[in-house]
Amino acid sequence: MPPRAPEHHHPRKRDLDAVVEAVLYLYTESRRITKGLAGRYGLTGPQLAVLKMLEPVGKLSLSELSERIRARNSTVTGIIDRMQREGLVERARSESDRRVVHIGLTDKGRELAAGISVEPVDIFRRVLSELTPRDAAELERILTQLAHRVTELVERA
Amino acid sequence: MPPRAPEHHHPRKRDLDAVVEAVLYLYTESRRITKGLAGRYGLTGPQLAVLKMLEPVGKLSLSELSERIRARNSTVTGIIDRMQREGLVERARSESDRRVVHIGLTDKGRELAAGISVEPVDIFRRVLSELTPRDAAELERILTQLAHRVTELVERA
DNA sequence: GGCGGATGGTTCGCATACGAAACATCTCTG
DNA sequence: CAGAGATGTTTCGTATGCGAACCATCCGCC
Repeated sequence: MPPRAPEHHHPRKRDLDAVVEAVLYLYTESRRITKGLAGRYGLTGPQLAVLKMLEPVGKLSLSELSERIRARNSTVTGIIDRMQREGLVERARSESDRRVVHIGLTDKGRELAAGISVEPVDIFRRVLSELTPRDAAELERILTQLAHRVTELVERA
Repeated sequence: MPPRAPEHHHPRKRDLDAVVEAVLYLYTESRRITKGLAGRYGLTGPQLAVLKMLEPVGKLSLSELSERIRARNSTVTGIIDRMQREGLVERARSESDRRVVHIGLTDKGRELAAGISVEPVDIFRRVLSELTPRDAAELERILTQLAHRVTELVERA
């Protein structure tokens, strides 16, 4: 018989709900804020994310982009379509691997990116930076632990 | 000259990024899991959320629903349209306020809901419940603090 | 060299998701 | 009680976001 999970006092349901609430709130609010910021430049949230992601490195393959913004290729194809339509990015087939498409900023895209000072998750990060180092470390430790545990459960299933 | 913000030791950027990473990961993963569970019953994530939200209370106005699932009325209208098409819910004008639409479960919807044992955020909650009470309390305290701070910043702007 | 499977992108159909505008109804104020 | 503004819902247009199917290309292996 497999050993049972160690028995310990479970935290109260109220605490758990508060945590779920807070994560949901932080996530949706940060998305809302990013969207608002992007809107001032005629962009959407994901488009701003792509722009700022390309700015330092010049170009990325579509797959690299979708991995970084946590979306599927089929989603990113559409986002790039619209940004290309606006003349912000351009597509170029890779020479070494003809399947790969490199996405790069146009001059217009580079200019626009340079004019926007804030990163997409900036407000989120700003608030986090106001925590004491001890709290930040605690938060990091506990959340990372949670993430690992979720991964375990997912992979088992 | 306005007073400067109080100086304190900022947590390292690496910690912050890890926290942002973890929150994003937890959120997207919990959504993915919910979606998978819902799919086994021919539902989508939000539809399962609505079903389970209506189950204990019987009926809610469309606005109450959209507040609880953190979406706009125009979004929820569509979700309810599709659930109504499937015969899971029904609309009824309120007698006391003719503007209000009450959304209630049909027999079919109630049966389906009863057959699904897990709440939408259940996996999330399950992993949280494995934390020590101390860690859970810490997490709750820090995240709640973050949420309040975000609210402050948002309301000022 | 060639074939079978893996990988990178696109297309398609559908379900969110949002804001703006339209519409009905309610409520407050005078 | 009439008009003005607020509130609840829907409609519309557009942008994600996903999985499945598809095509082109690459890679491993015989």
